[in-house]
Formats: sequence, C-alpha cells, structure tokens
Amino acid sequence: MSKIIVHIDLNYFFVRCEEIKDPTLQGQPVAVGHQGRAGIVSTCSYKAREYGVKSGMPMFQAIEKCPNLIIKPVDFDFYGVLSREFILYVLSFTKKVEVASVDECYADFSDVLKNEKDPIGFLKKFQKGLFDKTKLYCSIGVSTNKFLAKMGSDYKKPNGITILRQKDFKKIIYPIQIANMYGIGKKTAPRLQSYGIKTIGDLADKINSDDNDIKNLLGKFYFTVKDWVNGKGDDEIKYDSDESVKSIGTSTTLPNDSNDYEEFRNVLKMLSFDVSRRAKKENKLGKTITLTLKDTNFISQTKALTIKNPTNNGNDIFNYALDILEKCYDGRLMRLLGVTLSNLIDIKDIAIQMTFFDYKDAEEDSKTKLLINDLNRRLSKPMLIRASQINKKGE
DNA sequence: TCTGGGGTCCTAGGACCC
DNA sequence: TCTGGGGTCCTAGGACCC
Repeated sequence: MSKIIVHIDLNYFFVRCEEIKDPTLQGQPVAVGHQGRAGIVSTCSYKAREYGVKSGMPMFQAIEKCPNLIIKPVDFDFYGVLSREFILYVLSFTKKVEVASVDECYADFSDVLKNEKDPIGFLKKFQKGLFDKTKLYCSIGVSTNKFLAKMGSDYKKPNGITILRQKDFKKIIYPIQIANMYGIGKKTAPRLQSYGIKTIGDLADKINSDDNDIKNLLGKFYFTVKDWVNGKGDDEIKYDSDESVKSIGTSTTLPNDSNDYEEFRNVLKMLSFDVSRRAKKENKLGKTITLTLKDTNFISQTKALTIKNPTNNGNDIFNYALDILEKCYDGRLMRLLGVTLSNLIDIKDIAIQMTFFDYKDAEEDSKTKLLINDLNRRLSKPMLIRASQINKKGE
C-alpha cells in the first residue's frame, strides 16, 4: 500500500508576511530583499510579477521593470514566527512532518486521508484552517512520494491543490518544461535541451531507453531521476530525525570591491565572531574552517583548513581564517568574503582527539583520564573517545 | 548600485594506512 | 619485483535549492 505524501508550500511567503504586518500592501507590487549594492529580490508579490519582477533578480533591475515597486527589507525574525505557526498547524494533523525550508514542508497524510471520501474538500478546509490561524496561503501537492508531491504543489499557485495519482501523473508531469523540474537547475537544463529534451516526458523517454549520454550527464543522480519520472521515489518523511546542521557559515559582499588587507581583517573578524556565536548557540564545535573569496569577475574560490581540536571560539576561527587568507591572497580586488565552520561535532558528545602522550585537554575527572589512558594503551594509537561513552562505562 | 546569503550533496584527486 | 586494492580523511569546485 503506497503512502499519501503531501508537500505544502507557502505562497509568496516573505511578501505575504509583510502584508500581514501591513495589510495596505495587499494588491501592490511588493518585493522583499536587500537594497544595497548587491541587492536582489528574495520574493515578490503577484502584482510585481505582472511587471516581470522575479525572485533572484537584481533589485535595480526589478525597479527598472516596475518603477513603483515597494521594497521591504528582510525580517527573518517575523518570518520565523509565522513559519513556526505554519509547522505547528500541520503538526496538528500528523506528527509525520518534515520541514524542508522556512516556507515548505512534507507530511505523511496516509492516516489523515485514507478514509477521506473527498480529499480535495478536506484539503480546502485545511487551507482555510491555515488561513484562519495564520493568514497565510498555501499550495498543496498530493502524491505517493516527495518528488511528485513537490511538483504537485508547484503546479497550481496560489492556493492550488494538485493530486497526482499513479494512473495519471504523467498527464500532468510529462508536459512540464525540463527547466521547471525539481533538481534540474540552470546548468543541467541547457545540457539536456542540447540532446533534444524539452520536457520531463522527453527526459523519461530518453532515460527509459537507457541513453548513455544522459546517464553520464547526470551521474549518480540519474538513478534518482529515473525513479522520479516513472512515478517512484523517496516517500520517507524524516519527522524525528536526529540529523543536525552540518556547516555554519556567513559571507558578505563588501561595500566596494577592495584589495585592502586591513579591511579584509576587519571583515573576517566580524564574520568569524558571527560564525562563533551561531556555533555556540547550536552547541557545535567545528574542525574545518573554510575561507571563501569571490573576485570582481564572480569567480569563487574556497580554501579550507582542518585542525586537530575542534573549536567554536571566535578568535580561533578568525586567526585560522586569517592564516588561510595570508597563504592564498594574491592582491586581486575582491567582492565577497566568507567564513564557514564545518566538520561539526556536538558539544554533548564532544570527541577528544588524543594520543597516548597528549591528553591535556581531557576532562579533569581522574577516572575518565585513567580510562582513556588505559584504552589508548591497549589500542596503542591515537583514537577518538567520546566523553558520553566514557561516562557510561565509567559508572 | 550589475548579479544575496543560507545551506546540502556530489565528484574527483591526493595523502596515508594496512 | 615496476605494480595491488580497500578504506578514510582532506581539499576544491560545482550544482542545486530556498
């Protein structure tokens, strides 16, 4: 028995949040986004879209297209509040909810919909319930796996409900332009088009005839896509996943292109302390520090350094980032700097990298020390010892 | 005022160990 | 001896998503 998976997508979420704050914005051309030298449109209202404004578009271009565009700065704190209300609402139907981003989630509605004679009617009430609680609009895709549910929620906006059944999903999915397929971006779409693939249906034909060019082009992703275009795919909703964040990074476009080393120092310091603050908030330490540089030609470069003892200390991160910069900077004008901490370890089961002779950083507890010493002697090589394991065994 | 900032996953090569 | 593989970790870059 296949599952019933839904994908729920909040329509023009950031702008909708601004409308909730200030209802006079409704029906106006509104864009949310930064308005600095590197500003782009994050989200825009449907009215703005009529003028050709799109998300991702440079703000100055959006203004060219729509001179009376109302621009609102991003207010993540407020959006976060509404986002949580949205998830809580979905959770009131089932606990099997997977948050995909601030404005979308997947949910396993098998139990919710299995005895429902009128699923469309039910989902309309669901939408109305969400609106009554939060004033948010959503589109819903319903199918047997996450991919089709996602494509479904994208099919009709705003307030759409699209059900993709095994017997008829092809009718809806196959005519869709290949560039609008989830997972196919602006690099792969033209490559596929160069093989005559215009739609998802074309891609399905090629894949089901075992086309080697497409196989090579997509790599491992080929097998996922093969499932997708044939109506199969991942239907696991990760609702109590213990997965946590894998990297914490921040970057900034400089006020002006610069080769001023002192300015770089100051910016890196600020970025490093921001990363440190967030790592501490997440109770994470990291072993890899990555410096990102983007030059005036938009060429990005990353240089990474992995250290022995994980850290989330601002000065540590700053100094490592500076080390990397010193090693690789060649005096070019730069546009953007970034610092990322990865290889993260949770503080509560912090791994203490130790050798037989080096356990200065060990917990002060003497029992732990003895135990670690003993383990290392028996293994006679460096090893990872988790404090949580030690505590268990030490009892 | 030309083109954000937060992430994830994949690939491919090299170092190193057994 | 002129030629191993398996496994892990690291680095750098690229593609994609929101």
